[in-house]
Amino acid sequence: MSQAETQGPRTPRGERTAARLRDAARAVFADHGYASARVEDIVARAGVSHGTFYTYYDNRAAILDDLVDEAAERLRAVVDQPWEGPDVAAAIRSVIAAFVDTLSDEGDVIGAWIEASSTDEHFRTRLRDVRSSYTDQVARHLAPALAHTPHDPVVAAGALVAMVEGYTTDRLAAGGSAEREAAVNTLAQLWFGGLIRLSQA
Amino acid sequence: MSQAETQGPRTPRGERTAARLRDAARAVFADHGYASARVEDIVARAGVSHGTFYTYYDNRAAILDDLVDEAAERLRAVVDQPWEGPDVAAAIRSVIAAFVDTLSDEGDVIGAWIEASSTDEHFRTRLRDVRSSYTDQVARHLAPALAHTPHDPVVAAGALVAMVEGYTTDRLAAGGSAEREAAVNTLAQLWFGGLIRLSQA
Amino acid sequence: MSQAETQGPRTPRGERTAARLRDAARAVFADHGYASARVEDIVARAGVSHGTFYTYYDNRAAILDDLVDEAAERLRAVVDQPWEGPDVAAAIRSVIAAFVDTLSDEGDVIGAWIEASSTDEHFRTRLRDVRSSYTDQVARHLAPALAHTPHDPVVAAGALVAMVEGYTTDRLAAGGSAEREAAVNTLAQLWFGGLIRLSQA
Amino acid sequence: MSQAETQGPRTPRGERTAARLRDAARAVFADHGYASARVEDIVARAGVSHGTFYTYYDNRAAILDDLVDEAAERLRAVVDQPWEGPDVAAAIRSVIAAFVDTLSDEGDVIGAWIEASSTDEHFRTRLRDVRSSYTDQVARHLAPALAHTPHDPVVAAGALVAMVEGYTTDRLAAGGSAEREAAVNTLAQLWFGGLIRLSQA
DNA sequence: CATGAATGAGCTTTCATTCAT
DNA sequence: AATGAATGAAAGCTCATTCAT
Repeated sequence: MSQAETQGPRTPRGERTAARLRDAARAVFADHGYASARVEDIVARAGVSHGTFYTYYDNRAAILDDLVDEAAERLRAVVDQPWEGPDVAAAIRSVIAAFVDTLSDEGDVIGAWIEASSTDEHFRTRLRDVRSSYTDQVARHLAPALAHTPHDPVVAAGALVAMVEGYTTDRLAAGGSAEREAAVNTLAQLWFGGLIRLSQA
Repeated sequence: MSQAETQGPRTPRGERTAARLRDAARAVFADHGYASARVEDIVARAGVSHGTFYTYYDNRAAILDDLVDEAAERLRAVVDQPWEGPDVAAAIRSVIAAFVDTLSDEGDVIGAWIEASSTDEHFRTRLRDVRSSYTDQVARHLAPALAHTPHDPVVAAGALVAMVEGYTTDRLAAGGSAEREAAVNTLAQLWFGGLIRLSQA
Repeated sequence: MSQAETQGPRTPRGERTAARLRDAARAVFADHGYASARVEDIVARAGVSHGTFYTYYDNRAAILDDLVDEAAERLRAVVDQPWEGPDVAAAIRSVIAAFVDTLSDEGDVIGAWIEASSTDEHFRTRLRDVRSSYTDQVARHLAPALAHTPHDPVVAAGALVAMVEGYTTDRLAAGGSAEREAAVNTLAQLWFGGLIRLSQA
Repeated sequence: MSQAETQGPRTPRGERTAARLRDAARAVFADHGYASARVEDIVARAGVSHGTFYTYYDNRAAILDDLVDEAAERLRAVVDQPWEGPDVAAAIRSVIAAFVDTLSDEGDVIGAWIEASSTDEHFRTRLRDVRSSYTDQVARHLAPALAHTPHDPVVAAGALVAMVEGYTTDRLAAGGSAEREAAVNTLAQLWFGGLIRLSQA
């Protein structure tokens, strides 16, 4: 999708410019969303000319794609971290906390990504892929406990992940760290309590 | 936002045309999302001319607004239905089932609505209002059980609602009724189990 | 090539506008050539807005294509007219005169066409097709006389046609009808004399 | 038009770079024509950077101008060669052969030149000048034979030159040397036969 | 009511050319 | 000499909206 003819930057100066463009794009997507973000907004914010944008990116989608790379990488890292430990509840809480933090950090990019996915097949596919990759990972952790129940680990994992994702993205948008602390606790307890219930049925 | 100058249809024939436009808009939003939906796509699908659209709606946002009215009404109705009863688990399950059904039915409109909300203040406000209206309703039901715990009923309600909403919208998109049955069961158990846990801490 | 999504005009008014655009395009191509002709030049000359152009044509190539249709049709008609008659020299002269007239009339379009063919495969193909279609027709008339000579009728036809085409297009550009009269006479004699010579070798 | 400020290359290395650019330009003009040839295409093919182009040429037109210098020089040389001799037919054939060869060799440049002439006054003038220079030269050779006929030597020369030019440029494009041999013979006979005819009328 | 032609602002993208290194 | 980053002036094209019929 991204660089068709466009070459990446070849000098440190170029790399700096590209980074400025990415930062600007992130800010613009946060302000206007993806669909309404104009290349002109991005270059104005980055303080470069219109043409410079196209030196580094083929179009608006290409720069979002670069930002999505980074967000996807961070999300994957969260779920790949170790879960096990003597205290299962503490482990769950720790993963949820990391997930909430990453979703908050990358919230602007993820919002643009989701928005783009409703129009652009490429982003739709990437979203589906990333989501199922971490949902599947969670499902693998859940599987043993749900082995003898009617509950599908993939459904359970999807629901629990959706809870954290949805709460963070849509409800937690603006809020201090105290609020975040409390939310993580509640989410962790809901997750844990839900799992206990599932494993008993 | 909607009908500013444009008068609603005055004749049965007019009402039929307006309905055809709404149906077409719903289908087009489903296919392309809101941002990429062109008025031309809608009129082509409705089989009317370009100008006719503006006989009934002031602009593209106005027709989405009409569709959103309907979806919001149905969502509100779901949470307004009675929760109490001898069997709390069954009551929860029933509300979740109704919520899942409505979200599925109105998925296309809700998707467009969410998309529009990232750009358009009006839809952002409506989304926040509707969401907090049913989240608050749920929170009121949860409050007694959480009275002596550190958990905020609004946070808990937000998380549980996000779970159902996110799972239905993003994961359940395509699937048969068997899948839906199972999902509703799992969601209900997670919800119930989570609440038990919260009320104990 | 032409209308992809663009619908043709559906009303007399629309047809008039499309015709105005074609006339304007013809004039603009004459002034600036094809490569430098801007859609803006065309619409300014036609007295319509920018958007109107795209109501009728997908792009600059599409309107040239329409003009080429007409020119190609006229050229084909010239060579399809009867050649035989009691006086061969008079018949040749008559065809050459018609060819010169048509090439002069359509000179602007043909110039744009040739120019476009150096860049655009579509116009290159059309040019080759039209040229070989009338060269082949001429070759068929020449064949009997060259049957027992080493000369290929297609080569001879190509050369004679090139003479008329090249002389008219590149040399006769500006000139009165007296000049044209004399030129046609000279061309006809060259053609006739050349053929006599070929048929003897 | 060409080197306004830009100084020509001063070192052997510079000369090699300029030559590489000219070769690349010739190839790019052959592939895309003049209007669509981008400086970037040329430098990419020459294996130098974008900026280097402007070390040697002021702009895109300047490099074509250099190539045109060479082609014009060669064309002039063809018609300046001696025509007279005991065998007029053989002399004509020899000049035509040389003309065909040169036009074939320089076909790509001439194509770009003609294309540029439809937009750029400078190239239009050069084309007219070169063409009339060799047409006039041919006309001088024809004049004695046409002295007492109604035929204008300039018209006759223009037609005969157009025949060779047009046939070579547009029809002979791709073809082996056998084909070229035959074509030259036919062209020479047409030319010769045409002249005999003219001188008799 | 309905039609479809017309408008024009808005945004994207390209590319010749300049300039700092 | 050479490099490649940066510029910015063009165009091209789209599409919501208005208007004459």
